[in-house]
Amino acid sequence: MTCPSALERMTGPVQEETPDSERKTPDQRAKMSDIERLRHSCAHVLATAIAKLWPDAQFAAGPPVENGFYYDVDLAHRISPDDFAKIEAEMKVVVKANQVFEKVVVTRDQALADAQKGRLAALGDRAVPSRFKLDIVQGIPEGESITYFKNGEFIDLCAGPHVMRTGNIGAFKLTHVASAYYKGDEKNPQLQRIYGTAFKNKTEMEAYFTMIEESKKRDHRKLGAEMGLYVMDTEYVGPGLPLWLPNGTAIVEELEKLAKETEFAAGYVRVRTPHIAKEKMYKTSGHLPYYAESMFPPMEFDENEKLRSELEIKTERLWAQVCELSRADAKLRGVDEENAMTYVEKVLLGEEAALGKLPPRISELYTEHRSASKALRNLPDAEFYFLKAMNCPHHHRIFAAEPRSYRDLPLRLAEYGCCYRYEQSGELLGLMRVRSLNMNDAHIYCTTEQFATEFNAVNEMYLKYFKIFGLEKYQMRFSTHSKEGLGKKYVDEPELWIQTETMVRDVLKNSGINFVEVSNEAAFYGPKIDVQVWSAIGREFTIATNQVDFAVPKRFGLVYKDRDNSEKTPLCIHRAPLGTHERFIAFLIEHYAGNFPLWLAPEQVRVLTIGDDDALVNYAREIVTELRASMVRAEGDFGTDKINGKVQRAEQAKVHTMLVIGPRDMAASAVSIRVHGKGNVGVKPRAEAVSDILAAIKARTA
RNA sequence: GCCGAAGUAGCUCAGCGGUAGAGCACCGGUUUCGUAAACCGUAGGUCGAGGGUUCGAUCCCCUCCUUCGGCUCCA
Repeated sequence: MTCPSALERMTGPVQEETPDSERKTPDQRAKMSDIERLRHSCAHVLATAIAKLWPDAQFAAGPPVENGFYYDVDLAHRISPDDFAKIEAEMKVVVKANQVFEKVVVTRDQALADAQKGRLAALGDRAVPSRFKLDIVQGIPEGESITYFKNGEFIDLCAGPHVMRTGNIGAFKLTHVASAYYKGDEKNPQLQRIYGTAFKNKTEMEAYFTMIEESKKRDHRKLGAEMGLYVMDTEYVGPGLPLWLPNGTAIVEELEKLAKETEFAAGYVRVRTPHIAKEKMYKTSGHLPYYAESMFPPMEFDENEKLRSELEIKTERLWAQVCELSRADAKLRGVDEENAMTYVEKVLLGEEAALGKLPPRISELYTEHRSASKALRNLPDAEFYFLKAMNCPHHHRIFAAEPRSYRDLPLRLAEYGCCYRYEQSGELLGLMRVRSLNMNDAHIYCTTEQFATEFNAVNEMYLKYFKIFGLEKYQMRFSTHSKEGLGKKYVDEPELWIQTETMVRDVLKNSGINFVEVSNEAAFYGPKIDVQVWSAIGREFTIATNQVDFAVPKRFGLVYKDRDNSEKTPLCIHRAPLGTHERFIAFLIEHYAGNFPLWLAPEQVRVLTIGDDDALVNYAREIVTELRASMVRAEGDFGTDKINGKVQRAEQAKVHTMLVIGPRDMAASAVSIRVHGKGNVGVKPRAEAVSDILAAIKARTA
């Protein structure tokens, strides 16, 4: 289904990932690709070098990762990139020595004893135990074999696998150093994580670093600023809240147009919902307990604020008066001070007959107090409103707004809903991670029988989009639940989980879509698919998500009337093929290096005049007007600059098509066409040039 | 949120205890040029914010904000 990208050819097929905090099973280890094996081995070489330079280093984990490897180390010396040359030199010695990676099977007791002696992840015995290794040994399940890998004097607790010899590592380089918690838990000590990468040979490594350089040039934050797509006004608007400038908005609206056309053809209907909703919405949906901290704090909204405070003051005042008078009355009746209130309350509350005994003024005040506090109690509570972090609950309420029949299904509600998520400050990253986001969202309500067709149609839509954007490599990550998470991370519906996961798996298998299955990463309400794509330079992006929801419609009590007159809860498919505008455009900027195809280019056409002669400018202006009348984003540059200057400015602004107009063109009713990055492509009659442009935009061709 | 680094004109950067600098862009002129920069000039800054040290702070110290590199998280 997919062509291997340059990166894939370099790094081998993408593997299922396992979070650091979880151990890889022996089964997963067996699947380790050649390049991962090599990188894992290089991590050992790194540790060998560090152990030589700083013998007191304590090592934790050193796995291969997507583009390389790392080793986590606890060390008093703070390793900085300045140390890399020194470490790499030691690593080179190890690689040159061509040491054998020798696998040694040991008993648990032996491993524990060695860890105590500080012998693990070290070149010899040490005064202090290898404390992380000790912890890891203790975590290995009974019955699983415990192995070391030994290269030279360096012994590491490791399940492998490794390459045969250190000399098999053809090229390596340390890249950066970061911090990480042991086992990814912030309660654990913080370690230094030293990253590096390794390849079979130097050529492959150079290709990799070329790609990294290229991705820096294509960084959406850099290009987004240069091209005037968006700005972050952190001072007045806030971090993670992008302002879309006219150029960026043009792209946003083209994507919306694409989605609207595609969805309309596929039988979706459009809806619009507010940006906020009451607390009840998210209590009902079940999002609040799971996601409260990543939602913006609620706004308290009290319609009766004034009345409430008046009543509060009034009840307090009345009660104070009642108390005062009652004490005086009790005293009069000879009840001692200590029991005065008890006495009065008893009379007031219970003994009706005794009412008459009290001075009428107290009864009166008491009655007044009672009615005021009743009024206070009866005031509706203040409401809490949340900014919506997702559109689904609003759509569920649209489903609930009318009685639904099985004839209405599937019902496909689509909206470019603007959501707000309080992403942690350290998470914000240009447009990739933001706090306000526009989702290409839709919710499909369907019956169990309709599910496979609907789910498949959604996947087909993804593929259609991939084609438009020229994405050759993609992968669907099918995330399922875990039994242990039921009732915690996941709604406690074991049968529905199995049932929906089976349905999704069957659809994926039958359609031949490229997917991998990952357990324990589902949404809380059902299995999901994360859509990964690879940009033109081979970087991976997770752009979209597609989820099954068998839980939340039930929580909202959504039902449709089936053929047999029974009420049934629909299944819901959440889908957003273009993800969020923000992330998708960030991806497109890198993918196209800012050189957008005509239909997406913020400025599609710029008409440049050679000179500023009146007749010429009029002719050029006519062309701009004609194009704009057909919704082409065309501008004119009619100034006094030399044509070279105008061309350069247009090229730098990445204007897709430049129409250069000089006296010769005007005389022939023609235009001279120049395409961004391609140079002068020749002269055409004006009418033909215009119709070509319109046709290319309509076809959304590159 | 956590660890580390950085914030000087719209952009790219220089300066680093003693009056704040350049190029490009902007603006005003001049130039009339056939496909990646014609020329001249004006203007532009609380040197991220607040506090401290100092005779004097863009520079040194502290706090905060934001950004960047990671970690954690991602409905």
